[in-house]
Amino acid sequence: MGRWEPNARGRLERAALDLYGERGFEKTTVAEIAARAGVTERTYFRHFTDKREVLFSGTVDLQAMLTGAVAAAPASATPLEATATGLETIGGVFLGARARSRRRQAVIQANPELRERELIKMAAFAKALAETLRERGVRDPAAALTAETGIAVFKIAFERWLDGSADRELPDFIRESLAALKALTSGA
Amino acid sequence: MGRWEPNARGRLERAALDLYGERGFEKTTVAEIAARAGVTERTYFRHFTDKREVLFSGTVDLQAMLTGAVAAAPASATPLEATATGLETIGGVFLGARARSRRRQAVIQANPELRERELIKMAAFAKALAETLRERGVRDPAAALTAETGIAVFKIAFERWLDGSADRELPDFIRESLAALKALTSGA
DNA sequence: ACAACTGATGTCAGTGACTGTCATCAGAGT
DNA sequence: ACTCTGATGACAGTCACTGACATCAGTTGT
Repeated sequence: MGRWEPNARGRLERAALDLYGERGFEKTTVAEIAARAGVTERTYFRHFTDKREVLFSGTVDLQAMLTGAVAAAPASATPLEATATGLETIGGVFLGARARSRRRQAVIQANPELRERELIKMAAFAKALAETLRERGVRDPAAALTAETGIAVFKIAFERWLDGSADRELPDFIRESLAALKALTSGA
Repeated sequence: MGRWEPNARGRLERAALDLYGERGFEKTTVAEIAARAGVTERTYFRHFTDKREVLFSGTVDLQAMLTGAVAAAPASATPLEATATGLETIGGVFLGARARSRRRQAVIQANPELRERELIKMAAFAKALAETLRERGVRDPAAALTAETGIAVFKIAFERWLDGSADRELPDFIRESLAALKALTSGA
Protein backbone atom coordinates (compact mmCIF):
# COMPACT_ATOMS: atom_id res chain seq x y z
CA MET A 1 0.00 0.00 0.00
CA GLY A 2 1.20 3.45 -0.87
CA ARG A 3 1.74 6.37 1.34
CA TRP A 4 -1.85 7.46 0.80
CA GLU A 5 -5.06 5.68 0.01
CA PRO A 6 -5.26 5.32 -3.76
CA ASN A 7 -7.94 6.90 -5.97
CA ALA A 8 -8.19 10.22 -4.19
CA ARG A 9 -9.88 11.61 -7.28
CA GLY A 10 -12.64 9.05 -7.19
CA ARG A 11 -13.21 9.60 -3.48
CA LEU A 12 -13.48 13.33 -4.09
CA GLU A 13 -16.08 12.80 -6.81
CA ARG A 14 -18.15 10.59 -4.61
CA ALA A 15 -17.87 12.84 -1.56
CA ALA A 16 -18.85 15.87 -3.62
CA LEU A 17 -21.92 14.26 -5.17
CA ASP A 18 -23.03 13.03 -1.77
CA LEU A 19 -22.55 16.35 -0.03
CA TYR A 20 -24.08 18.40 -2.84
CA GLY A 21 -27.05 16.07 -2.69
CA GLU A 22 -27.38 16.22 1.09
CA ARG A 23 -26.91 19.92 1.81
CA GLY A 24 -26.95 21.51 -1.60
CA PHE A 25 -24.07 22.91 -3.61
CA GLU A 26 -23.89 26.33 -1.98
CA LYS A 27 -23.97 25.07 1.56
CA THR A 28 -21.10 22.69 0.94
CA THR A 29 -17.53 23.92 1.22
CA VAL A 30 -14.63 22.45 -0.68
CA ALA A 31 -12.92 21.88 2.65
CA GLU A 32 -15.80 19.59 3.66
CA ILE A 33 -15.57 17.59 0.46
CA ALA A 34 -11.83 17.22 0.92
CA ALA A 35 -12.25 16.18 4.55
CA ARG A 36 -14.80 13.50 3.65
CA ALA A 37 -12.44 12.20 0.98
CA GLY A 38 -9.58 12.18 3.47
CA VAL A 39 -7.41 14.78 1.74
CA THR A 40 -6.77 18.48 2.12
CA GLU A 41 -8.51 21.30 0.30
CA ARG A 42 -5.34 21.97 -1.69
CA THR A 43 -5.40 18.43 -3.03
CA TYR A 44 -8.95 18.92 -4.22
CA PHE A 45 -7.78 21.82 -6.37
CA ARG A 46 -4.97 19.72 -7.81
CA HIS A 47 -7.55 17.29 -9.18
CA PHE A 48 -10.30 19.71 -10.20
CA THR A 49 -10.02 23.26 -11.41
CA ASP A 50 -12.90 24.55 -9.30
CA LYS A 51 -15.75 23.62 -7.02
CA ARG A 52 -18.04 22.63 -9.89
CA GLU A 53 -15.76 20.61 -12.10
CA VAL A 54 -15.84 17.59 -9.81
CA LEU A 55 -19.26 16.70 -11.25
CA PHE A 56 -18.15 16.87 -14.87
CA SER A 57 -15.06 14.71 -15.20
CA GLY A 58 -16.76 12.22 -17.52
CA THR A 59 -17.47 14.69 -20.29
CA VAL A 60 -14.08 14.39 -21.97
CA ASP A 61 -14.52 10.73 -22.83
CA LEU A 62 -18.10 11.28 -23.90
CA GLN A 63 -17.08 13.99 -26.33
CA ALA A 64 -14.39 11.76 -27.82
CA MET A 65 -16.93 8.99 -28.35
CA LEU A 66 -19.34 11.35 -30.02
CA THR A 67 -16.88 12.76 -32.51
CA GLY A 68 -15.35 9.33 -33.07
CA ALA A 69 -18.68 7.83 -34.03
CA VAL A 70 -19.59 10.72 -36.29
CA ALA A 71 -16.25 10.54 -38.06
CA ALA A 72 -16.71 6.79 -38.52
CA ALA A 73 -20.17 7.07 -40.07
CA PRO A 74 -20.35 5.97 -43.72
CA ALA A 75 -19.43 8.67 -46.20
CA SER A 76 -22.86 8.31 -47.77
CA ALA A 77 -24.60 9.44 -44.57
CA THR A 78 -26.04 12.96 -44.53
CA PRO A 79 -24.78 15.35 -41.83
CA LEU A 80 -27.87 14.74 -39.74
CA GLU A 81 -27.62 10.98 -40.16
CA ALA A 82 -23.98 10.98 -39.14
CA THR A 83 -24.88 13.10 -36.12
CA ALA A 84 -27.68 10.70 -35.24
CA THR A 85 -25.18 7.85 -35.26
CA GLY A 86 -22.96 9.72 -32.82
CA LEU A 87 -25.80 10.62 -30.51
CA GLU A 88 -27.07 7.06 -30.33
CA THR A 89 -23.57 5.85 -29.60
CA ILE A 90 -23.19 8.03 -26.54
CA GLY A 91 -26.78 7.28 -25.67
CA GLY A 92 -25.62 3.68 -25.26
CA VAL A 93 -23.19 4.69 -22.54
CA PHE A 94 -26.10 5.53 -20.28
CA LEU A 95 -27.78 2.13 -20.50
CA GLY A 96 -28.63 1.05 -17.00
CA ALA A 97 -27.29 4.27 -15.53
CA ARG A 98 -30.63 5.97 -15.15
CA ALA A 99 -30.68 6.17 -11.34
CA ARG A 100 -27.18 7.61 -11.13
CA SER A 101 -27.81 10.05 -13.96
CA ARG A 102 -30.99 11.20 -12.32
CA ARG A 103 -29.27 11.83 -9.00
CA ARG A 104 -26.49 13.83 -10.62
CA GLN A 105 -28.92 15.75 -12.78
CA ALA A 106 -31.05 16.68 -9.77
CA VAL A 107 -28.01 18.23 -8.12
CA ILE A 108 -27.12 20.16 -11.26
CA GLN A 109 -30.62 21.41 -11.93
CA ALA A 110 -30.89 22.65 -8.37
CA ASN A 111 -28.09 25.15 -8.82
CA PRO A 112 -27.62 27.83 -11.48
CA GLU A 113 -23.84 27.74 -11.30
CA LEU A 114 -23.84 24.04 -12.00
CA ARG A 115 -26.30 24.54 -14.83
CA GLU A 116 -23.90 27.06 -16.34
CA ARG A 117 -21.12 24.53 -16.24
CA GLU A 118 -23.28 21.91 -17.86
CA LEU A 119 -24.25 24.32 -20.61
CA ILE A 120 -20.67 25.12 -21.47
CA LYS A 121 -19.89 21.41 -21.64
CA MET A 122 -22.76 20.97 -24.05
CA ALA A 123 -21.52 23.91 -26.08
CA ALA A 124 -18.12 22.24 -26.24
CA PHE A 125 -19.83 19.11 -27.55
CA ALA A 126 -21.53 21.17 -30.23
CA LYS A 127 -18.30 22.85 -31.22
CA ALA A 128 -16.41 19.57 -31.49
CA LEU A 129 -19.27 18.03 -33.41
CA ALA A 130 -19.36 20.91 -35.86
CA GLU A 131 -15.65 20.56 -36.44
CA THR A 132 -16.02 16.83 -37.08
CA LEU A 133 -18.78 17.50 -39.59
CA ARG A 134 -16.55 20.01 -41.38
CA GLU A 135 -13.91 17.32 -41.64
CA ARG A 136 -16.55 15.22 -43.33
CA GLY A 137 -16.86 17.96 -45.92
CA VAL A 138 -19.96 19.68 -44.55
CA ARG A 139 -19.85 23.44 -45.02
CA ASP A 140 -21.13 26.19 -42.78
CA PRO A 141 -23.72 27.14 -41.76
CA ALA A 142 -24.95 23.57 -42.21
CA ALA A 143 -22.15 22.14 -40.06
CA ALA A 144 -22.69 24.49 -37.13
CA LEU A 145 -26.43 24.26 -37.44
CA THR A 146 -26.54 20.47 -37.58
CA ALA A 147 -24.25 20.35 -34.56
CA GLU A 148 -26.32 22.77 -32.48
CA THR A 149 -29.52 21.08 -33.49
CA GLY A 150 -28.10 17.66 -32.77
CA ILE A 151 -27.10 18.68 -29.28
CA ALA A 152 -30.51 20.18 -28.73
CA VAL A 153 -32.04 16.86 -29.70
CA PHE A 154 -29.77 15.07 -27.25
CA LYS A 155 -30.59 17.44 -24.40
CA ILE A 156 -34.30 17.05 -24.89
CA ALA A 157 -34.07 13.29 -25.24
CA PHE A 158 -31.95 13.08 -22.10
CA GLU A 159 -34.42 15.15 -20.15
CA ARG A 160 -37.36 13.08 -21.27
CA TRP A 161 -35.49 9.89 -20.51
CA LEU A 162 -34.89 10.99 -16.92
CA ASP A 163 -38.48 12.15 -16.50
CA GLY A 164 -40.09 9.14 -18.07
CA SER A 165 -40.73 5.61 -16.93
CA ALA A 166 -37.99 3.05 -16.64
CA ASP A 167 -38.96 0.78 -19.50
CA ARG A 168 -37.51 2.90 -22.31
CA GLU A 169 -33.84 3.59 -22.75
CA LEU A 170 -32.09 6.75 -23.88
CA PRO A 171 -31.40 5.79 -27.53
CA ASP A 172 -35.15 5.33 -27.90
CA PHE A 173 -35.78 8.89 -26.87
CA ILE A 174 -33.03 10.13 -29.15
CA ARG A 175 -34.67 8.50 -32.15
CA GLU A 176 -38.02 9.94 -31.10
CA SER A 177 -36.69 13.50 -30.73
CA LEU A 178 -34.90 13.27 -34.04
CA ALA A 179 -38.12 12.24 -35.73
CA ALA A 180 -39.90 15.17 -34.09
CA LEU A 181 -37.26 17.51 -35.46
CA LYS A 182 -37.80 16.32 -38.98
CA ALA A 183 -41.55 16.64 -38.65
CA LEU A 184 -41.12 20.14 -37.34
CA THR A 185 -39.32 21.63 -40.31
CA SER A 186 -41.10 19.70 -43.00
CA GLY A 187 -44.43 21.04 -41.76
CA ALA A 188 -43.21 24.64 -41.66
CA MET B 1 -28.32 67.59 -7.73
CA GLY B 2 -28.67 64.67 -5.40
CA ARG B 3 -26.29 63.52 -2.79
CA TRP B 4 -24.59 61.30 -5.34
CA GLU B 5 -24.13 61.45 -9.08
CA PRO B 6 -27.16 59.80 -10.67
CA ASN B 7 -27.08 56.66 -12.82
CA ALA B 8 -24.52 54.73 -10.81
CA ARG B 9 -25.68 51.56 -12.52
CA GLY B 10 -24.96 52.92 -15.98
CA ARG B 11 -21.53 54.16 -14.92
CA LEU B 12 -20.74 50.73 -13.52
CA GLU B 13 -21.75 49.06 -16.78
CA ARG B 14 -19.58 51.34 -18.81
CA ALA B 15 -16.61 51.11 -16.46
CA ALA B 16 -16.83 47.34 -16.46
CA LEU B 17 -16.97 46.98 -20.24
CA ASP B 18 -14.05 49.36 -20.59
CA LEU B 19 -11.90 47.64 -18.01
CA TYR B 20 -12.74 44.13 -19.16
CA GLY B 21 -11.78 45.23 -22.65
CA GLU B 22 -8.54 46.89 -21.58
CA ARG B 23 -7.08 44.36 -19.15
CA GLY B 24 -9.31 41.36 -19.54
CA PHE B 25 -11.98 40.05 -17.20
CA GLU B 26 -9.74 38.13 -14.84
CA LYS B 27 -7.24 40.89 -14.35
CA THR B 28 -9.93 43.36 -13.41
CA THR B 29 -11.20 43.54 -9.83
CA VAL B 30 -14.66 44.63 -8.84
CA ALA B 31 -13.05 47.25 -6.64
CA GLU B 32 -11.45 48.79 -9.72
CA ILE B 33 -14.74 48.90 -11.59
CA ALA B 34 -16.40 50.53 -8.62
CA ALA B 35 -13.60 53.06 -8.25
CA ARG B 36 -13.82 54.08 -11.91
CA ALA B 37 -17.57 54.48 -11.54
CA GLY B 38 -17.06 56.55 -8.40
CA VAL B 39 -18.76 54.19 -5.97
CA THR B 40 -17.67 51.53 -3.52
CA GLU B 41 -17.39 47.82 -4.16
CA ARG B 42 -20.38 47.21 -1.92
CA THR B 43 -22.51 49.42 -4.15
CA TYR B 44 -21.48 47.39 -7.18
CA PHE B 45 -22.93 44.30 -5.54
CA ARG B 46 -26.16 46.11 -4.77
CA HIS B 47 -26.66 46.68 -8.50
CA PHE B 48 -25.34 43.40 -9.88
CA THR B 49 -25.39 39.96 -8.33
CA ASP B 50 -21.83 39.13 -9.32
CA LYS B 51 -18.80 40.20 -11.30
CA ARG B 52 -20.22 38.92 -14.59
CA GLU B 53 -23.78 40.11 -14.49
CA VAL B 54 -22.83 43.71 -15.26
CA LEU B 55 -22.47 42.72 -18.94
CA PHE B 56 -25.89 41.11 -19.17
CA SER B 57 -28.40 43.61 -17.87
CA GLY B 58 -30.10 43.99 -21.24
CA THR B 59 -31.22 40.39 -21.55
CA VAL B 60 -34.41 40.80 -19.56
CA ASP B 61 -35.96 43.24 -22.02
CA LEU B 62 -34.79 41.21 -24.98
CA GLN B 63 -36.45 38.10 -23.65
CA ALA B 64 -39.70 39.95 -23.11
CA MET B 65 -39.63 41.21 -26.70
CA LEU B 66 -39.01 37.73 -28.01
CA THR B 67 -41.86 36.08 -26.18
CA GLY B 68 -44.13 39.04 -26.85
CA ALA B 69 -43.60 38.81 -30.59
CA VAL B 70 -44.08 35.05 -30.64
CA ALA B 71 -47.28 35.31 -28.65
CA ALA B 72 -48.52 38.01 -31.04
CA ALA B 73 -47.89 35.99 -34.19
CA PRO B 74 -51.02 35.02 -36.10
CA ALA B 75 -52.69 31.85 -34.89
CA SER B 76 -52.27 30.35 -38.33
CA ALA B 77 -48.47 30.49 -38.08
CA THR B 78 -46.66 27.22 -37.49
CA PRO B 79 -44.45 26.97 -34.38
CA LEU B 80 -41.34 27.60 -36.44
CA GLU B 81 -42.92 30.54 -38.26
CA ALA B 82 -44.00 32.13 -34.98
CA THR B 83 -40.49 31.62 -33.64
CA ALA B 84 -39.03 33.19 -36.76
CA THR B 85 -41.20 36.25 -36.18
CA GLY B 86 -39.85 36.60 -32.67
CA LEU B 87 -36.26 36.16 -33.73
CA GLU B 88 -36.50 38.78 -36.45
CA THR B 89 -38.11 41.16 -33.99
CA ILE B 90 -35.21 41.03 -31.57
CA GLY B 91 -32.87 41.01 -34.54
CA GLY B 92 -34.21 44.48 -35.27
CA VAL B 93 -33.02 45.75 -31.91
CA PHE B 94 -29.45 45.30 -33.06
CA LEU B 95 -29.79 47.46 -36.16
CA GLY B 96 -26.84 49.83 -36.21
CA ALA B 97 -25.41 48.36 -33.04
CA ARG B 98 -22.86 46.16 -34.73
CA ALA B 99 -19.75 47.90 -33.38
CA ARG B 100 -20.97 47.89 -29.79
CA SER B 101 -22.17 44.29 -30.04
CA ARG B 102 -18.86 43.22 -31.45
CA ARG B 103 -16.94 44.87 -28.64
CA ARG B 104 -19.07 43.27 -25.98
CA GLN B 105 -18.95 39.90 -27.69
CA ALA B 106 -15.17 40.03 -27.93
CA VAL B 107 -14.97 40.46 -24.16
CA ILE B 108 -17.37 37.61 -23.55
CA GLN B 109 -15.71 35.21 -25.97
CA ALA B 110 -12.33 35.89 -24.38
CA ASN B 111 -13.40 34.45 -21.06
CA PRO B 112 -14.98 31.06 -20.25
CA GLU B 113 -16.82 32.34 -17.21
CA LEU B 114 -18.49 35.02 -19.27
CA ARG B 115 -19.33 32.47 -21.93
CA GLU B 116 -21.01 30.38 -19.29
CA ARG B 117 -23.14 33.31 -18.27
CA GLU B 118 -24.10 34.01 -21.83
CA LEU B 119 -25.07 30.39 -22.35
CA ILE B 120 -27.39 30.36 -19.37
CA LYS B 121 -29.04 33.53 -20.64
CA MET B 122 -29.59 31.85 -23.99
CA ALA B 123 -30.98 28.81 -22.21
CA ALA B 124 -33.38 31.10 -20.37
CA PHE B 125 -34.49 32.48 -23.73
CA ALA B 126 -35.11 28.97 -24.97
CA LYS B 127 -37.09 28.06 -21.88
CA ALA B 128 -39.27 31.17 -22.09
CA LEU B 129 -39.76 30.62 -25.79
CA ALA B 130 -40.82 27.02 -25.27
CA GLU B 131 -43.33 28.13 -22.66
CA THR B 132 -44.76 30.73 -25.02
CA LEU B 133 -45.13 28.13 -27.73
CA ARG B 134 -46.96 25.85 -25.32
CA GLU B 135 -49.35 28.68 -24.62
CA ARG B 136 -49.96 28.78 -28.35
CA GLY B 137 -51.04 25.17 -28.12
CA VAL B 138 -47.83 23.52 -29.28
CA ARG B 139 -47.13 20.25 -27.51
CA ASP B 140 -43.86 18.75 -26.40
CA PRO B 141 -41.41 17.71 -27.65
CA ALA B 142 -42.20 20.04 -30.56
CA ALA B 143 -42.37 23.11 -28.31
CA ALA B 144 -39.04 22.49 -26.58
CA LEU B 145 -37.41 21.42 -29.80
CA THR B 146 -38.59 24.39 -31.80
CA ALA B 147 -37.40 26.68 -29.03
CA GLU B 148 -33.95 25.11 -28.79
CA THR B 149 -33.59 25.04 -32.52
CA GLY B 150 -34.77 28.62 -32.84
CA ILE B 151 -32.20 29.83 -30.34
CA ALA B 152 -29.52 27.85 -32.15
CA VAL B 153 -30.50 29.63 -35.35
CA PHE B 154 -30.25 32.97 -33.61
CA LYS B 155 -26.84 32.21 -32.12
CA ILE B 156 -25.42 31.19 -35.45
CA ALA B 157 -26.94 34.15 -37.25
CA PHE B 158 -25.60 36.51 -34.61
CA GLU B 159 -22.15 35.07 -34.89
CA ARG B 160 -22.12 35.32 -38.66
CA TRP B 161 -23.44 38.86 -38.48
CA LEU B 162 -20.56 39.91 -36.25
CA ASP B 163 -18.02 38.10 -38.40
CA GLY B 164 -19.32 39.32 -41.71
CA SER B 165 -19.11 42.58 -43.58
CA ALA B 166 -21.11 45.62 -42.57
CA ASP B 167 -23.56 45.74 -45.46
CA ARG B 168 -25.92 43.05 -44.19
CA GLU B 169 -27.96 43.36 -41.04
CA LEU B 170 -28.84 40.74 -38.45
CA PRO B 171 -32.41 39.92 -39.59
CA ASP B 172 -30.89 39.00 -42.95
CA PHE B 173 -28.67 36.42 -41.35
CA ILE B 174 -31.55 35.09 -39.30
CA ARG B 175 -33.58 34.43 -42.44
CA GLU B 176 -30.58 32.79 -44.04
CA SER B 177 -29.90 30.47 -41.10
CA LEU B 178 -33.55 29.55 -40.88
CA ALA B 179 -33.53 28.59 -44.55
CA ALA B 180 -30.43 26.50 -43.97
CA LEU B 181 -32.19 24.70 -41.14
CA LYS B 182 -35.09 23.74 -43.36
CA ALA B 183 -32.77 22.52 -46.10
CA LEU B 184 -30.91 20.45 -43.57
CA THR B 185 -33.77 18.29 -42.39
CA SER B 186 -35.57 18.01 -45.71
CA GLY B 187 -32.44 16.50 -47.28
CA ALA B 188 -31.95 13.96 -44.51
C1' DA C 1 22.54 -1.52 -0.75
C1' DC C 2 22.55 3.31 -1.27
C1' DA C 3 21.67 7.90 -3.29
C1' DA C 4 19.22 10.67 -6.32
C1' DC C 5 14.84 11.40 -8.29
C1' DT C 6 9.76 11.64 -8.91
C1' DG C 7 5.05 12.41 -7.96
C1' DA C 8 1.32 13.01 -5.00
C1' DT C 9 0.36 15.16 -1.00
C1' DG C 10 0.50 18.54 3.13
C1' DT C 11 1.22 23.30 5.03
C1' DC C 12 0.68 28.05 4.98
C1' DA C 13 0.11 32.60 3.60
C1' DG C 14 -1.99 35.16 0.57
C1' DT C 15 -5.82 37.65 -2.99
C1' DG C 16 -10.30 38.68 -4.33
C1' DA C 17 -15.41 37.67 -4.84
C1' DC C 18 -19.28 38.12 -2.24
C1' DT C 19 -22.39 38.86 2.21
C1' DG C 20 -24.34 40.70 6.59
C1' DT C 21 -24.88 44.59 9.43
C1' DC C 22 -25.02 49.08 10.85
C1' DA C 23 -24.32 54.11 10.12
C1' DT C 24 -25.16 58.23 7.26
C1' DC C 25 -27.62 61.67 4.96
C1' DA C 26 -30.30 64.23 0.95
C1' DG C 27 -34.84 64.62 -0.41
C1' DA C 28 -39.96 63.56 -0.12
C1' DG C 29 -43.95 63.64 2.50
C1' DT C 30 -46.63 65.50 6.58
C1' DA D 1 -39.30 71.29 11.91
C1' DC D 2 -40.03 66.02 11.99
C1' DT D 3 -40.02 61.68 10.24
C1' DC D 4 -39.28 58.35 6.78
C1' DT D 5 -37.10 56.33 2.88
C1' DG D 6 -33.70 54.85 -0.33
C1' DA D 7 -29.20 54.79 -1.94
C1' DT D 8 -24.81 54.71 -0.32
C1' DG D 9 -20.45 54.08 2.70
C1' DA D 10 -17.81 51.51 6.19
C1' DC D 11 -16.20 47.35 7.93
C1' DA D 12 -15.69 42.76 9.33
C1' DG D 13 -16.14 38.13 7.90
C1' DT D 14 -16.45 33.61 4.88
C1' DC D 15 -14.86 30.94 1.26
C1' DA D 16 -13.07 29.86 -3.50
C1' DC D 17 -8.82 29.60 -5.42
C1' DT D 18 -3.43 30.24 -6.05
C1' DG D 19 1.64 30.22 -5.35
C1' DA D 20 5.58 28.57 -2.91
C1' DC D 21 7.86 25.38 -0.31
C1' DA D 22 8.29 21.02 2.54
C1' DT D 23 7.65 15.99 2.98
C1' DC D 24 8.21 11.30 2.01
C1' DA D 25 6.98 6.40 -0.23
C1' DG D 26 8.36 4.25 -4.10
C1' DT D 27 11.25 3.98 -8.27
C1' DT D 28 15.47 4.20 -10.82
C1' DG D 29 20.35 4.19 -11.63
C1' DT D 30 24.80 2.74 -10.02
